[in-house]
Amino acid sequence: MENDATSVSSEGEGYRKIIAAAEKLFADHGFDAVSMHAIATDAGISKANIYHYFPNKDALYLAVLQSAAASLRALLQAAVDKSGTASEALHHFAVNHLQHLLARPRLVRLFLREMLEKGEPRARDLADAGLADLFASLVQILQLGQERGELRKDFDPALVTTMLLGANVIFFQSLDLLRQYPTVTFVDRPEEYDRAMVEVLLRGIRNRSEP
Amino acid sequence: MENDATSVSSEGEGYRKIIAAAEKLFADHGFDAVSMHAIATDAGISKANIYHYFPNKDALYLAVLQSAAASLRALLQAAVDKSGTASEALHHFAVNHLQHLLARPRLVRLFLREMLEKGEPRARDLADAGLADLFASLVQILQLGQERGELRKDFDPALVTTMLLGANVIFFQSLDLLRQYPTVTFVDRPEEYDRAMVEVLLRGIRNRSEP
DNA sequence: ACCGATACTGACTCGTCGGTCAGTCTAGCA
DNA sequence: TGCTAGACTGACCGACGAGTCAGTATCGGT
Repeated sequence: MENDATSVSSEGEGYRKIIAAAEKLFADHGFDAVSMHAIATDAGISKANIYHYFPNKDALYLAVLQSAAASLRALLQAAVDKSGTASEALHHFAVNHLQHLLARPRLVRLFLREMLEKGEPRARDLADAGLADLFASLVQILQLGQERGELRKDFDPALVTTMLLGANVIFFQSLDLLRQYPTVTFVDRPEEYDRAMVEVLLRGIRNRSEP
Repeated sequence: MENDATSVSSEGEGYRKIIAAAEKLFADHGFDAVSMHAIATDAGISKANIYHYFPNKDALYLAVLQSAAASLRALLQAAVDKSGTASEALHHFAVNHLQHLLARPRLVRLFLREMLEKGEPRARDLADAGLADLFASLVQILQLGQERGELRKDFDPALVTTMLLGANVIFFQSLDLLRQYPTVTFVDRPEEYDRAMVEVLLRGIRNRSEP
């Protein structure tokens, strides 16, 4: 045996092709809508070969989630930069974060899908683990800004963190939808969206000093 | 024939039981994970009977979405109250909106699921139609506030609308997740969350006059 | 009492699904 | 050259999926 779906280490050619195909299909259509045959075909191998690497469909799915979680986590964590003022850090993060979401839509959809699943926690913890760090980092940035006197002290950092992440996720999730609203001008210009979004947010939480 | 899945009118006992069961199961597990047999069992009827009302599984799904869209739309539209100041209207809406989301989690998940579907637009337009009204109403509230001088004129109403809806949706969507973060105190207190959220937002967009 | 239409069912077809298996092909090594 | 281990395959299996069908129960109108 080569891999029991709990290790996340380096693997051969076939293994990678399977993961890649599975990631694509699972993200686009969901677990139940994707057959092992479809994955095999997309990967250019035989269905039976998948079972050489993974004991069953669930294990494959889990492996995909794990691999996705790892790369997403690294990607997003890289957007955190605690240097400079809280305002700068927030803006910098927001733009980078959204950029990463838009660059890896499949990975993101994979986890958004997972969040909607009821009953089976499947691999909820995976998504959580990655997000927890991110969340904590942002909260920290805000707290620092509060201690420094740059930001007001009467707001909950976790709340604003939720708002900022939420604003980005909703933008990502509703792109197609927003595109149809005539009053919406910021689609196709995510940096512009984030600039304005952070501006509103900052005006709401910054201590009154500069105009 | 009784219904061709495009009319949304009053129907008999069996029809309602089928829709109810299907709505529950589809929302909890997704289209592909739910079998017609499961729906029939849950509704307490025979599988074949479903085909008396609906030509196939897709039609049933569509009917469920339609029914859900109708009630969600009515529910959410009722949260819009354009009287009073823009600040009041926004706060009032936010609280009511989130309350409705939390009260009808299945309907909401049904549409969030739909939004993640790639390729097949299935019934995307349905979700859209309902949301478009809502979106327009909020934008209108904000614009009115701008004209009255209550709100600043240098922000995009559509942006703030997105932020507000996004904040609520993300709260709804990430409840379980947020619950695990020790720094988050506002879970289980949605009104508190919305109060603080709208406060931040308003401070960001209100004209400086009152403290 | 009878009729027609609607509500409903159990038993079936048939395709596809996840998963297995017996065996081939290839590469490294003795 | 021969042996072995891992990579890989086509053919197959039982289970279960959507959808069909022939027929029965129910009921309002005549």
